[in-house]
Amino acid sequence: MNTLLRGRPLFLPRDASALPAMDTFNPSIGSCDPSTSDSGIAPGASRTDNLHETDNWLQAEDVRKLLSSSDSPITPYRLLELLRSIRDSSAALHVLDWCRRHGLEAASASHAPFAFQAIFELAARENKYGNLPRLKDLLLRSIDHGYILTQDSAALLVRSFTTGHIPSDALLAFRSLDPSLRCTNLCNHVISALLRSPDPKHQAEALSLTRNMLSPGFHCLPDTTTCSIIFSTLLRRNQPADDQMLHLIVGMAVLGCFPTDTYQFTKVVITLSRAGCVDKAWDLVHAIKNAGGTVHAPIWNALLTGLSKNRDTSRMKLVFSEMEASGLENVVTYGIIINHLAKSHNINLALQLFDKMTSPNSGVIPDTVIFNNLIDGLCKVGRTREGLCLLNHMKTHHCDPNTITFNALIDGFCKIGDIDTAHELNDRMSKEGVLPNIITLNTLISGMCRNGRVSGALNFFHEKKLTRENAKGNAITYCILIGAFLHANNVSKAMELFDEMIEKGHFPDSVTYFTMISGLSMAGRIDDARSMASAMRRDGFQLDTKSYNILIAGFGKKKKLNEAAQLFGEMSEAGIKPDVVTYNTLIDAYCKAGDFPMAETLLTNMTDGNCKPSLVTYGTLIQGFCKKGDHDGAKKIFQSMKDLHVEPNAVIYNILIGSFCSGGEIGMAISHLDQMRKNGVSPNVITYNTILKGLCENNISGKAFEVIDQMKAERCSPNARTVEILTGWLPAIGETKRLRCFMECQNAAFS
DNA sequence: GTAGGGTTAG
Repeated sequence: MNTLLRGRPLFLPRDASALPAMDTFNPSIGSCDPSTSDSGIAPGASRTDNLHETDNWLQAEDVRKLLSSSDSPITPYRLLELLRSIRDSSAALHVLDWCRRHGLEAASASHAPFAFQAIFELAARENKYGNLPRLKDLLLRSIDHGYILTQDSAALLVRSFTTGHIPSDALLAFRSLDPSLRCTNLCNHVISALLRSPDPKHQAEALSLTRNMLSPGFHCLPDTTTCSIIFSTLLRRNQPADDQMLHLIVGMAVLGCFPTDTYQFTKVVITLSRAGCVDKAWDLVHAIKNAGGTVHAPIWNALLTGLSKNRDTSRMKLVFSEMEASGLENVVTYGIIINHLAKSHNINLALQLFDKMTSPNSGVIPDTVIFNNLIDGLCKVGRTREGLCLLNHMKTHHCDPNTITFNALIDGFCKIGDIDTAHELNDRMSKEGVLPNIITLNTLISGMCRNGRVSGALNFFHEKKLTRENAKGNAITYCILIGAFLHANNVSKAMELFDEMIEKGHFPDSVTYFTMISGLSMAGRIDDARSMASAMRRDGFQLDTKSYNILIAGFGKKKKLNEAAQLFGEMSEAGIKPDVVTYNTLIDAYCKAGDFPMAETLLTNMTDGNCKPSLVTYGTLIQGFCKKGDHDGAKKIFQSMKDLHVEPNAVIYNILIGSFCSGGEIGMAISHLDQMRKNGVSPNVITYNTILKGLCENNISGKAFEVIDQMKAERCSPNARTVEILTGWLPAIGETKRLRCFMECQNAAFS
């Protein structure tokens, strides 16, 4: 219910406070207390209804007669009542003008606002939603006369203009009211109307008004409605990360006004997180908590989901501690964190959390989802047997495995190449009354394909298709098989399956098209690939930048530069912007083909196309020049990096060092090793391998021993290549002991 | 919460 102005006294001129005892023109005068008015915004309504029912309307002429013949002075209230009893607002306005002309005290500038209120009321009732043009006209007249609106007039006008979706007029009415007479509810109405307007000026006005409510000493304090208006506005937005609004919400919280609708608050946190603004969601939740507001579990859980998407494990830990401190953590909380840890290869931490959750004093009971996440996490890191143990453990926790549980395990066993166990699980699920679904089928087929059992997979599919009604396969089933046959270079079988797929009514999607195009391209079937690409476009799909990059890289590796260039041209035709990877891939291909002018042209193009060259770009070019033996060309690029203040990384130094080593310039190689250290770039295992190989080839053992010591001192772990270089060199120069010492240190480093 | 394609320098 609209509680605007509820319980507030009418704004009466002082001398009108003594009401006439009798009013012959208005039988309902006794019920004029505005606090009994239902609408709360338009007192006087019931009275006029009454008049209307009894058809007791007066003509303007009658009123004029009554006024001129009255013995007693006309009080402002009496004038208001008389004007109210005229059906038509313009007739009432004429009467008021007449009163002014005749010097009636009740129509003087100080009392006229009260009479005007009656006329506003009449205009507001002139049709279903109020005669808005008339109300606007009356408001302008009132302003012209220099009248101050009564509180009730302002409330009525604001209500009429907001329901009529004219926020600018609602604002005009609001501004015409003396600031000391404004109240929270009226502010809320205006703010809400302005925020619904698409006009940015209205939005700014609303925010400024809300800010006013927060300023010290302002008598209209924000309430939960104000708070709710800002929240729902944020939710209506496509882009919810409005700093000004979030700031206002925090400001309200500081004044002790908190969001009361948990659902709405949760929704804002979710929307902010999805828009990539988890930091803002974090700040909002914490500001409200710190101001003393209650933050319920769903809000924290929404924040946890956002943090998980951002892979922010450390802040997830903080949220969990905060929730624990208030005893708010529930099974969803555990579910989000366990899922996050399991997916980010922290399965041990996930298991620890599971232990905590299932400890006697936890009070939270695991459900099937928790088990599924843990089992999937274990399977994804190859600990499939442990996953199976967990399945057998579910019963003790009164949880039943479902299709997802079995699918995760079947996938796990497929990934470790144990197809037989995967099939056993498939049989077991039927026995335990858990229905296999299309994902179970596809997982098994994919597993068989990956393990080289492509025709077995196809047979399995055909067999299941016949025996099980729900195993007809879908686009993904076909896509898996098509990809497998293409991978096995059986293009005709892949094409056959593609046709069968369409014949069975499964339409290819973007992944299937990509699989076909990529497979056909790599098999050298360029024309087939091209017609597949046209079919794809016809169906409304487009290759994205990543897909183009993959195809271009494939052609590059096959030294088919024309095809790669053609795809690059196709991208711009299709309006797909090449990214840094596209350029790097092409530059690499042209460098490897020895076409340096083209590589440098591409470097220019990318800068012109607003694509900033990356370290990979410079590395590719430097590597290209080095391979060609063009050290000047390499130096030129290296210098241009420095000119652009792009700091070289270890890979760039490694390329240069490697090039100097193979050119026999071991001194230059060593000096670049020193230079990289000086520039704060740590040498890595590849740097050391490169230097050691160079020193070995030039038989400079003294320096090599020094380098080995540096490597140890910097705690740089050697790899198989290091061992290969040193075992092929040190024993031959009588340094077996040094090699043994190095190997022992290496083993110690791994333990 | 589960299935298909997966790009760039040493």
